[in-house]
Amino acid sequence: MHNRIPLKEAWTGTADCAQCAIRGSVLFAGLGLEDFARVHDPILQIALQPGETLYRAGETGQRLFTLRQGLIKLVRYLPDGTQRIVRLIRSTDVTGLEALVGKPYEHDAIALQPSELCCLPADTVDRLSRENPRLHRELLDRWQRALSEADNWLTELSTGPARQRVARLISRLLEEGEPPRCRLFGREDLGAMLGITTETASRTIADFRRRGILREAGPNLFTVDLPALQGEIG
Amino acid sequence: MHNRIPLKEAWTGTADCAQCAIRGSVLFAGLGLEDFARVHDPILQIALQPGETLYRAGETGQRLFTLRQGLIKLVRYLPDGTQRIVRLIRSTDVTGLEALVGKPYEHDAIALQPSELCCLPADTVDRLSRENPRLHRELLDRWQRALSEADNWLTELSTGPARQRVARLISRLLEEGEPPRCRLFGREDLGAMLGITTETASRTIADFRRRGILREAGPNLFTVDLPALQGEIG
DNA sequence: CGCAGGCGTTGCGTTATATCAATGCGCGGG
DNA sequence: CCCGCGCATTGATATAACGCAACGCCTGCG
Repeated sequence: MHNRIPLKEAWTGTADCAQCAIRGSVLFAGLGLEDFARVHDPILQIALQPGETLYRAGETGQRLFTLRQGLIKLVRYLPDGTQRIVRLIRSTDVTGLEALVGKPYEHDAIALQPSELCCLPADTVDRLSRENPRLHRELLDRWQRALSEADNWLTELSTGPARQRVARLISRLLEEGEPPRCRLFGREDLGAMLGITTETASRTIADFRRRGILREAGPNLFTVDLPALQGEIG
Repeated sequence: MHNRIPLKEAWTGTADCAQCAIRGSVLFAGLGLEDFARVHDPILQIALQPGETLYRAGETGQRLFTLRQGLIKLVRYLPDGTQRIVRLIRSTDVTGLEALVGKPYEHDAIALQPSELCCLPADTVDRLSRENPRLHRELLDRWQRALSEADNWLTELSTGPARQRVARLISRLLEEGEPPRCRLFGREDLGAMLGITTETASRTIADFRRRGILREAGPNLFTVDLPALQGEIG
């Protein structure tokens, strides 16, 4: 289903950062043209289909990634094999920061929606960040944001009854517009995000639909009754 | 109880970092004597008793902190007032990194045990990190560690039945030695860490004691039957 | 066209947890 | 010394979530 969405251009190759449409909001926002001139290695671009893996936990990658388009899940595994989704990477987010300090990746990174990424060599970013204070600052800021996001995830999505957790997740995935909409994903992933079972996730969504809080507008695409949703949270 | 433990020296005042006993493991590990010479503002030291607050969420502090001794909880609040402990700060950990990027603190930071901290002005750390690559690297490393710790917290302590969560928490609080011991805290805090109610926390601990996994050796101090504890985890 | 596999849904019995309430213990203050 | 308060514990009951299994729908493939 998802992978029917056509990509506007060939999406694997090298990028021209200076022309990047979202340059203003990404990690390299603080770089000037003269900085880009010093990036000798071309910036690789990657396209992923849902279910495809960007990197795996334990790999010592030498790259970090900026997500231009799509949605990526970061998955962590317990010794007993159960898995937990600990964060979502959304457009303009950075993932794989571990590579900057030479540590192996901490999660499996897997696409939930068709995704486009820029692939930044860690040593290049490291070098640029030494020379360019704005990039350096931007890096710290990104790290802080990831940490803050992790804490939010814990407090909002792993606390309280299933109904509340699902409602909060939907609220965080809302796309602006009239009516407001929300793109969900497989019930198993829902469960892994919220620390509940697949069945409970399914039951809760089904219940929201029966009560009119959600109305199906496509495969895993729902329109949302905002006031009713809010009622489930508070 | 806790606050009867006598401090060996007056513990509020200024520090001599060059003489610091744990200097090798803290943020400033990479600094040389010549760097310390350039720290003009004296490094303040702080002592906290259990229950005392280091900083509050929303405050825009200009300090970060290194914990020398003790235990600090980081608490985050939901709109509805329920609270969740999202991380523990232990000896040699840094907290308040938000101050480095000019953001307000994200949590309430409250002592669980008698604690001693060093108080580092954000602008000093910022300046030093520009001049000293090792400190700069150490900072990134700390940030990464905090993030990794947050993810562990989510996967280990917010997943699975209460019995498992409690067991995993104990296992993470273990002090080496024979027999291995573990210092716990109020049941309410236990619940807030694990996303369970005070009563469930109490029942679980009481159950572990009846079954000999824990044996009380003092106020909230327990000796631990390691193999049995492992059995509870999985 | 039929069939198998993946996924969402639903029913049902079991178990875990929340909730409300009562009790007991230890400590500090009057 | 007694009282009151905070905290842990425990009981009883309600509610929620789990775990297992069945079913249906859709899709892709032979």
